[in-house]
Amino acid sequence: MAVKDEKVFKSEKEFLAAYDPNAFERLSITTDILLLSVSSTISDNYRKNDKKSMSVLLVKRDSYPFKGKWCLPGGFVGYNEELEEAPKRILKSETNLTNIYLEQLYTYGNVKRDPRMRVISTAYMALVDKNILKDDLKDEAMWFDITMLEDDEQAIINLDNGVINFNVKLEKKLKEKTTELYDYKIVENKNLAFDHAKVLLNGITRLRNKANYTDIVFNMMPEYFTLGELQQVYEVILNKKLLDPAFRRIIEPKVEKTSKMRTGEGHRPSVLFKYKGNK
Amino acid sequence: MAVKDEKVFKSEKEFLAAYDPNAFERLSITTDILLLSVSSTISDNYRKNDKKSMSVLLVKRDSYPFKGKWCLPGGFVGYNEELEEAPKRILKSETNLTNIYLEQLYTYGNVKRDPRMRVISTAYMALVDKNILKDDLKDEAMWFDITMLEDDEQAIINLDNGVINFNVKLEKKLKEKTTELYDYKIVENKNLAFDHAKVLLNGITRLRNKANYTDIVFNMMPEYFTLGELQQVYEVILNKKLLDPAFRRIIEPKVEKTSKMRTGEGHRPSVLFKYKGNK
DNA sequence: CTAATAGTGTCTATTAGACAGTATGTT
DNA sequence: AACATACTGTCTAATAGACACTATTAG
Repeated sequence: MAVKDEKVFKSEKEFLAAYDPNAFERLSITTDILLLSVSSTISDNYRKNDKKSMSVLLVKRDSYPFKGKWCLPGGFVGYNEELEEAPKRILKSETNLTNIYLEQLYTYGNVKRDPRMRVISTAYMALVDKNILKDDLKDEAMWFDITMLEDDEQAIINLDNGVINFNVKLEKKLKEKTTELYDYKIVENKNLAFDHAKVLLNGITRLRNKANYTDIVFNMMPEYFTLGELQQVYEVILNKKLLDPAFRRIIEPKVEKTSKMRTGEGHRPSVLFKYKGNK
Repeated sequence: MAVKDEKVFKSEKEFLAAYDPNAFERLSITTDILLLSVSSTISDNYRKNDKKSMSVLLVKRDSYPFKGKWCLPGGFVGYNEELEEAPKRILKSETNLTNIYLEQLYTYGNVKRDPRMRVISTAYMALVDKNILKDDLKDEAMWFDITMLEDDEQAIINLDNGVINFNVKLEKKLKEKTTELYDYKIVENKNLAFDHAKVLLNGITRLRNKANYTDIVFNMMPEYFTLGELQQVYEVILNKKLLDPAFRRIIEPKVEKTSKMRTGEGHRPSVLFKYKGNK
């Protein structure tokens, strides 16, 4: 143990004074941030609405290991820094954003996940309405559009930033009695550093699931939005078409009609809504 | 950075050879295991079925800090140990069990959560059918029955091992834009060490949610069980009465009827079922 | 026979899915 | 007028909730 012959200490205070924190081999902890948003591609037809897609912020590594590859923004957690403060700090330095939705995703701890040394990383998922960013991204950070094809055996994630386009392929292995239902194995990945493909897959899955039973999606919306836009975001996240009347029935109690309208789109104007909150 | 003037390295291999893992201040990582099960209290009336309740395995601390208090089994993660192997190793040493359901719960990283030093802990939830344990618990480990009362503002967890009985009270604070819906603050806790009350609350909540949309509950069942027993376990986890016909309709595709019966209970015998698996 | 649980039939209420229709702006 | 989307009415299918009933054992 870290202190010899514990029983001689008469109080916790006395014990702590004698405690040697170097008695156990320590390791490094980092955090990675999966910042997701929804981006719009302006249609060439003035009448048509914009196409939406999910997007993720990736940073190009300028040093070893994985030099030249893309990765999630991240960094070391300070010895005196709250675990949750680290992703907030990194997000601020990378995007200049504060007070955005942040949720702990999963802690990745494979011994060999970082070739430098033993590193355990707690990944966070952050959601944002991309349009509040005024393009003040630092470094080599860029938004990539995400398309994910998934079946019972594998998932293929396509990432596209307008210049580079690449696929990441992960195989699903059914797990027995341990941890989650599936274990993912990265089988094809030329451009994503570390195990960040797994983080991406887990995050998208989490967001998709939570979209069904929470109001998480509103964190990716601007203050005012049309129900059509909101439906499009849900469709992109859930990766399926929704029926208008059903969607409006379900979403109606969560939103508040405003007197504002969106006009000038070459078709019937739509009412702008606000998020009302649960219940 | 950890290596001076990175750009001079011509390859990743060369870079790694020069990397100094002590350049960043390191910290300790531990794991805590929330081992949950369901226990039965034999009724004094021979006709009546046993009362069931959820239970958790706690260990009495025999050293500082929190000497004399109860805590979840746990320990340090080795430098060369896979993150998921640590809880498995500790579970085996504590209960002699292997191959039981294990799921990562959450990573707790408050700077002051351990008075000795900075420790980040990844908590795992493990589920087991208590009856396969032949009372070969190590140390001062004991099962405590759990009763949880929860409303919009607080949660009160009662823990009872037949000898000691105590309450833990947590207040809910609504979080804005950050992390999960609620943040919990332990406001009353005389007997549970560290922040383990939070782990307990998060784990019970996770199990309750997952009981509704996964087959997680079967990890707490023996190989053969009656539908009445299964329903009781669901009722204990969900903390509400279920209607027989509805329960049977929903559970029917997941279970397989056997030719075995349970008799001698002072009432109509019941058919024993097995878990069939999903779909 | 009685107490107690096992197990089923069926009605009703609620929710989800589908389709077709009407409404209203811009060019 | 034509296009494109906004928005609504209503039928139907699927699911969940409720209640009442029958079945079967040990003592």
